[in-house]
Amino acid sequence: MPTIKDVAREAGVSIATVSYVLNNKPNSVSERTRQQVLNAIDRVGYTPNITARNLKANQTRLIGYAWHRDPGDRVNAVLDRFIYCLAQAAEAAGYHLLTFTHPDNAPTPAYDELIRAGRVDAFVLSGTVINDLRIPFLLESGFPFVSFGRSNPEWDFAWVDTDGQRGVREAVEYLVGLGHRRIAMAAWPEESLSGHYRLAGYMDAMQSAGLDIHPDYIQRGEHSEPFGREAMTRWLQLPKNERPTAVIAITDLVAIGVMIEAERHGLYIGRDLSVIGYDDTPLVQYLRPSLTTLHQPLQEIVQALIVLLERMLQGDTRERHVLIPPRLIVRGSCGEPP
Amino acid sequence: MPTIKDVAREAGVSIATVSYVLNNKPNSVSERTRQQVLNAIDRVGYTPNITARNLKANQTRLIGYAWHRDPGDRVNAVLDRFIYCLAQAAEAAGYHLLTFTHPDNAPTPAYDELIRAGRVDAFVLSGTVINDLRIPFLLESGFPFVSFGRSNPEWDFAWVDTDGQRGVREAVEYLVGLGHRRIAMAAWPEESLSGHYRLAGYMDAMQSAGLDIHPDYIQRGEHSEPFGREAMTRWLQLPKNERPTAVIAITDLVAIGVMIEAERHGLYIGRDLSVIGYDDTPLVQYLRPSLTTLHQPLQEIVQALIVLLERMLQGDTRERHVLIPPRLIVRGSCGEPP
DNA sequence: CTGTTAGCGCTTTCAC
DNA sequence: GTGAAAGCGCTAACAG
Repeated sequence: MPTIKDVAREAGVSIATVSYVLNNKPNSVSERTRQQVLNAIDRVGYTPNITARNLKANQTRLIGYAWHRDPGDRVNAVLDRFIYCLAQAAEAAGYHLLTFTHPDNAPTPAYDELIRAGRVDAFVLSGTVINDLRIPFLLESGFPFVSFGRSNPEWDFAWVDTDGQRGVREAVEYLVGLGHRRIAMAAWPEESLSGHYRLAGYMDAMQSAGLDIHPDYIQRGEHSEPFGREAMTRWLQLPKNERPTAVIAITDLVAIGVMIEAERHGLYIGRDLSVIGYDDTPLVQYLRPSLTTLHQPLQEIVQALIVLLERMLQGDTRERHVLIPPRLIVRGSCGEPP
Repeated sequence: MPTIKDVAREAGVSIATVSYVLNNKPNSVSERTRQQVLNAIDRVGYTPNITARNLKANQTRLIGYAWHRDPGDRVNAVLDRFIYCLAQAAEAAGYHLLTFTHPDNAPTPAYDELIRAGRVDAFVLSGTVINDLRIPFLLESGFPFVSFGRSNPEWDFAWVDTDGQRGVREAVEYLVGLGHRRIAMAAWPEESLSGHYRLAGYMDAMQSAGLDIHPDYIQRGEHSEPFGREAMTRWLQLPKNERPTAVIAITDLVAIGVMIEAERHGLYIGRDLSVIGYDDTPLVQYLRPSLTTLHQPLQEIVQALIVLLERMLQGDTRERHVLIPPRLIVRGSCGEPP
């Protein structure tokens, strides 16, 4: 690989001049020389070595991102799409993603090592939970990071999140608008943060609409298809005039379980039972009926993350929280109540 | 961040000595000094700066990996798991993954830029196709890379692949062993390479078993659930005594389509129709009946890739092709023919 | 405008 | 055994 010296020799100038041209230093080099240098660069096929630049600038233009794998083989279509979008947005801003892994129970050492070695300039977190070990660690280390997802409210850090509360509220309002009054929700366990917000949106909307929340209407379980089936099983055990006519599922996968179980009992989705999912997972538009769901605008989310990150790296410490509302994608799985 | 100078000062030695200790240079520093240095490192909390090391060594310990997104929202569960395994294996070997993206129609500029800037030491390719533009480009540039997946036979490059031919052959043999004689395959379009190998395995095994291949038994389409349904629709149009009693699908997603369509027509999977998928996609074990499928041992694959890569970076140019047989995971979707 | 030079943090040759 | 010093490729302060 040619270096700046080769270019300098080729152009008959000093390496400093080449550097000036490369970095577009204003009024520091004559147009004539500039052209000579540019030509030389072209001739020798030169691209500045990024490692040398980084050493000088004390940066890496690398953003660390730790894979967040769900335990077992549970799918996490959102994060898989998230990281792809993130990679694109990072590149547009002149960064690259450095991905790494860590044991589930001890994430911090991996972060620590990357920081100490100067491997990355910042981190992007995802899959944050309540009492996430990484956050106090990073806050204490003073190392820049932004997070896709909130955590403990007492921790002051930069995050972007989808406004699950608002999303679910709008979903319920949509169902109410269709005439539903008995609306149930398949929710996450209490300790889940996103689960908490989404459920709060459900409560809000039900209350505002003056609707009863039957104690059995809220079922809790994990991000899996069997949980959806279980929840539906419960609801099917209610007396017919108490049974929900519509269901909000905490994720599409759970919605699928709900639909399967309902269909197994002869209910026709979209007519006898309306179902709304969450995530707009790939393929759910191919279900029959296709699934109405809440779409997380990942492009906007990663955009916001990168903006926060760039600000942070420049020491700008303005408003650091961004809530982005999900979009309700209306498809065929909802209709008027029977 | 403390530097080697801080350590040297703290330990009362020269930076050279610190470096010797760091790099375990044998018989170049007395045990006593060694301990002093080690203590000093500990006290100041020093970790060598990786950018400086890299500049000196003219390397990055970074491996470039380009996201391979399927067009549209088609799922590619295998590659999503592949990259995670790859990240782990790379780390175990002292590398990190640098991920990047590129437009579908023009991949090479992104590769070129990373090479020229000295951003990475090597690439790992995946999702290779026939006439893959990246391969001649990288071969010509002389830059190290290994590939998960084969391409044009006339190109001599290092690859690891699953032996789809052998996998499907064994799947057919398994079905034959159960007593099936009318076995169909939902295959990929002719231009697909992996598709070609898998289909070849089907042909091999059918021939060896002396079984007829009804012209309609081979249906071709893409990696999607609708294609599976279409294929099954065709087979259901055959006279009953010509209809396949077993189906091999090119991917699990296609297998799902086959199963859905068959069930829609009152067939009971595992009894009236046996189905085998490919990939062991997350969740297919939860289908009812659970799906018999060919599992790609990703751990072994990435292991082999990293070994090839390390060899290559050391200039070792031994055997560079590894074929790894998939494993047939027997579940509930197959039974004796009706 | 252009060139000389110091220095980013590290490794390694060469003296002692 | 240990240290001085050169140098990896680049940027930028400073001198001219």
